[in-house]
Amino acid sequence: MVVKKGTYTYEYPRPSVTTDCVIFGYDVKAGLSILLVKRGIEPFKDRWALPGGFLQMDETSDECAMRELQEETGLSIYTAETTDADNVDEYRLEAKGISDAKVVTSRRSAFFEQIGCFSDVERDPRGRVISIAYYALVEKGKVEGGDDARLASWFPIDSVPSLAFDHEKILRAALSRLKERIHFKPIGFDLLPEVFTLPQLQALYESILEVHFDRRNFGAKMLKLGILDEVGERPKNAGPRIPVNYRFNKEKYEEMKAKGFRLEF
Amino acid sequence: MVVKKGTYTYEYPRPSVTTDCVIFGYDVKAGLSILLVKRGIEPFKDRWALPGGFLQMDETSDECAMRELQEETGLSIYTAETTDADNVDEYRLEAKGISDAKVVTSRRSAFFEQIGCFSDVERDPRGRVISIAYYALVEKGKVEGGDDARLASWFPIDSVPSLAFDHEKILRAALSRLKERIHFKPIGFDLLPEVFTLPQLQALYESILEVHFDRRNFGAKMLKLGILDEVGERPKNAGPRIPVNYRFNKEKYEEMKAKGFRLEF
DNA sequence: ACAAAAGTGTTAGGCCTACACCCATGA
DNA sequence: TCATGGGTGTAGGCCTAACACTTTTGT
Repeated sequence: MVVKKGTYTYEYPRPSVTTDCVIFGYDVKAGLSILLVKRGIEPFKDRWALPGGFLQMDETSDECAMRELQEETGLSIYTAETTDADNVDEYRLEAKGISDAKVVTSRRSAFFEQIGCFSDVERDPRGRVISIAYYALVEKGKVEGGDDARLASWFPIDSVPSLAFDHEKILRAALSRLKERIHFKPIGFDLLPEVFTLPQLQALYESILEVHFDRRNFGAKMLKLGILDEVGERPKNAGPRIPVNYRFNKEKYEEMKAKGFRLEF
Repeated sequence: MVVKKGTYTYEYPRPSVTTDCVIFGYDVKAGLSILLVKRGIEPFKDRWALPGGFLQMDETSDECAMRELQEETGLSIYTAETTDADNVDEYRLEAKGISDAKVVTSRRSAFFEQIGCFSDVERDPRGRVISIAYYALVEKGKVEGGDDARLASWFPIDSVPSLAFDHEKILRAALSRLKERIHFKPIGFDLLPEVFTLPQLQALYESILEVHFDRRNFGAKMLKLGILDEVGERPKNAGPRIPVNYRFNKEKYEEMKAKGFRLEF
């Protein structure tokens, strides 16, 4: 179906429907960050906003948000299955290479979840527009600025500028959901490079949850879960002392999840 | 704003937007149940469905779902604040009496939360219709059948008939969300009469979570939370041996919640 | 008196938390 | 050699889960 500007007539008024996506990234320097785009047109011209766009008639809201995510991050994505707000509340987007041969990056998936509908009557000055909000966790290193004409930039979560529409409200909801989720799902790994160290992982958790953990306790708990594999390589950014490297073992996690599993902090 | 059938023209096609609400109730005999309405018109005429309706241009999706809930349950409701999918993920609807003098029932609030948007392209045969789904917890005793012309009926959660649209999918999501929430919020009390016994409360938890608890451990844990007040009265359905009665102390709960509080099972 | 349901306490194991010292590296 | 940051183990308290008998009531 092609979106064609034209004349569409209905017996009852209908709202426009958009999706907006809070794209989270993380690195040690900036901490938890989000990807924003600068609006090129009115309303809120030149204000920063969450990436988003209008729902097409032939796509689900999931697909719409994924499309936007793909446009902003430059990642090519294919959908594993459709879920909406189904009980399968986890959504993995596997990257699809332009050609199979070109795909050499190790991990190409992102966590993706619907937050919900934001529908304040006055949230968009253009008229009645409701938005289905999503959040995604991406590996920041793989997404250095969008590749389309729009200006896109990462902002540390504590230095987010004033946002367009009700996007600050959406952001608060996304943060709230992220904090909630990370208690139960090992989604933090989606924000890190495939190989990481325990201190990095701990800093990530501390950045998201805004708390401090004891090094020994954090490490012990993580390793006890049995979902981390030690990796022989060394990280490029060796500190004063070189820490041990780990890799998230998704298979072991899926096994454990099947027989009831809770990850709490 | 009055909804008027007429001619509404837009430059781009727009979906219709509805809300649907999974209304949960509970009693000892039937266990966890939901309120369904029998559709009087096509599509899915004579099939059971979740109560729902179209979003009006002057109301948020929260207000729309509340309006439907009110129509089905006969409860008059006022909104405490608007939340959408905000981080204030809890929503309390306080009943508003026709006149203050008439309000003699003790507890008049219900738990109410948005689940999310369901937007499968083919979910409604009438065309592109997306639905914002909600669930609500009500005291079943106060809602014995809708009072409008539509046929409304309670169904135990394990005897739900085949539903219209994608409502079975929405129901699965609602159950999943309910199970998740009850781990952290004492929302179960919204499903019980104001005065209840520990065995009743335990049966409720067991019905929702589909597990079995040891009586002694369950009681000890509940009482240790300090959010239950012992009450001298007797419940109407006293068993062979008369159990102790309790009342949920919302004030104590709010206090504890403020200083970090987790309710786990 | 018997059946059905409710009340009650203890113990063992696991998990959480708090805490201090040593070692490797780079400056 | 000094500062930085990483690795490591233990002990106490709390929570959890498992477990049986007695009491009350209605039939």
